Amino acid sequence: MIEIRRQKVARLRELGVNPYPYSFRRTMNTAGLLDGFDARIDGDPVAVAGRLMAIRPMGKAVFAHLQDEGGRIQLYFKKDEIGEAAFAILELLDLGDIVGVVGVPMRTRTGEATLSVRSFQLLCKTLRPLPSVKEKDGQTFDAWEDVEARYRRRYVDLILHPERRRVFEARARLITGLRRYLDERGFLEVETPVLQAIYGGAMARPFTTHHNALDMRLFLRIAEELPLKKLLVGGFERVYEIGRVFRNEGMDRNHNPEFTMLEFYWAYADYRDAMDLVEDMVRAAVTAAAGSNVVEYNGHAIDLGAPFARRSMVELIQEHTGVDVLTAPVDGLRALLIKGGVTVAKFAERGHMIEALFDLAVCPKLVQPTFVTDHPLAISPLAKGHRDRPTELAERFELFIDGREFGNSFSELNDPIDQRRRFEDQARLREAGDDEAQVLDEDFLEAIETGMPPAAGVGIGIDRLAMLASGAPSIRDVLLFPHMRPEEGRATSDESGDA
RNA sequence: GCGCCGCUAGCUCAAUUGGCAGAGCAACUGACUCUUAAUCAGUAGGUUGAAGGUUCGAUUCCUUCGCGGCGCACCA
Repeated sequence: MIEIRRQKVARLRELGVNPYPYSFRRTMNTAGLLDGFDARIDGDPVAVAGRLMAIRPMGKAVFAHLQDEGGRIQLYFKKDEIGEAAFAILELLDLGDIVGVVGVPMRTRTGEATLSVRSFQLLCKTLRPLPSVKEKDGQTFDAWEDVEARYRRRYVDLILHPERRRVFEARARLITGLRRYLDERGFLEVETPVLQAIYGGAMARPFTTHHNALDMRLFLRIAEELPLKKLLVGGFERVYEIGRVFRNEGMDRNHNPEFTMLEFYWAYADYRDAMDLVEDMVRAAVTAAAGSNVVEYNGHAIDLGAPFARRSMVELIQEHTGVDVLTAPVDGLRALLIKGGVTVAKFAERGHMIEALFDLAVCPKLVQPTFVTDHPLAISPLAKGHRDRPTELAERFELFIDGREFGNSFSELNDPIDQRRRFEDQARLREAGDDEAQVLDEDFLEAIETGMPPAAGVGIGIDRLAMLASGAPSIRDVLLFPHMRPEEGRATSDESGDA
């Protein structure tokens, strides 16, 4: 089939037609044309451009549909009107070709808004056919719904399903909303390294890569946290970064190996201040993206307009299981988890078990926006101890919606001696087999030793917010090019690819 | 990583207990100057995801592998 198209390209060139010209001046798009269409009928010719999505030849006349970013319009080509030579070129066009047309607005006998074509120009000859999808009266025939192909060939998905674009527009509005919100409050957007000699700032396994000139292993960042805190040391008081982070873990409808995270750091504030800000910011940004502060998600009406619940983790677990996790014997917690079908790692301490118990018994029930506060200190190595229970709990919160985490925040630990001790605890866990434990970062400690103001820090997963704002059930629906395994037999770059 | 399900023409899907791989659309040729899932006549299109096995014979049964979906685990 591609061979036939190649031959058409050759024939077009023989006819003196450049199948790939440089530009086309259009006077409007289809949306603009259709707006007040009847006033334009039989008026001045207009020029539009787009992709041919339907062609209905009728002998010496051809009807077609042209699709651009704004929508579709029917085209009517008449041999008498465009001439013999142009009609011959028209007959070499295929579904999917991109053309520019000049025509006069008219309505057909059945009333459809149509452009009566006076002249047209081929703007791009396509070699590869589009799936043929037809529709009538809002009913679609042979819809292109292969999910795998949809993600691998997103461009085809976008051509065939222009409405899919709305999700990505909502995502863009969300990010713009977050950015505007922080900018208006004096936060400065910065960019910090993605390639790092040492990774940190979150509990996760990293991707590794290699720097040839330095002949050293590098990691792709798993969080933005540590460099941003160095900026607090340097005197920036309100900074944020919206960027890609990478975690070498499983993929599913909530996880992609690379995802977008917003982190902000706010000097002289604590996690309670951050909670107020996050609540207001998330409400504003999702409302901007979704057009409402109540969003339908996973069968629930999520109300972002109402005040977000604020509950401590310990209190929630007590409420759902009757167990006081701070006083219950560790063996009892372990037994409870095993009974719940959770595999408990050998190195697990009370803190890990509290978190696991929370994930098991409480997390799925948090449908409406809820700030879960005051996590175990042991699982929060970068957070300050809680002012009321400094040896057991951290000043930390996570935002949960529909049973999933959307954000994480703490009163940032700025006591360098305590921070070093926490890193050493993490190192011990790593020895014991916890490969997500954080690595001691001497550079970072040196910065903290130089003095970091008290501050609140927040991390928010943008992709999940985008899912919430657009009603998308899978993270792949809010990523234009979600990560996929390469197709069999399709080449991947080899490791010696130094340029 | 584990479990279940799927993979047939460019697209959407058929194929009886294991018995000649088919249809619609798209494509190609021809007819048709207000059609709209245009219509009509004709043509071509396939290593049935890959490899192996059982069998006279495999799209169908078995094994392994690849890719995907869903669920679980890990995590955001």
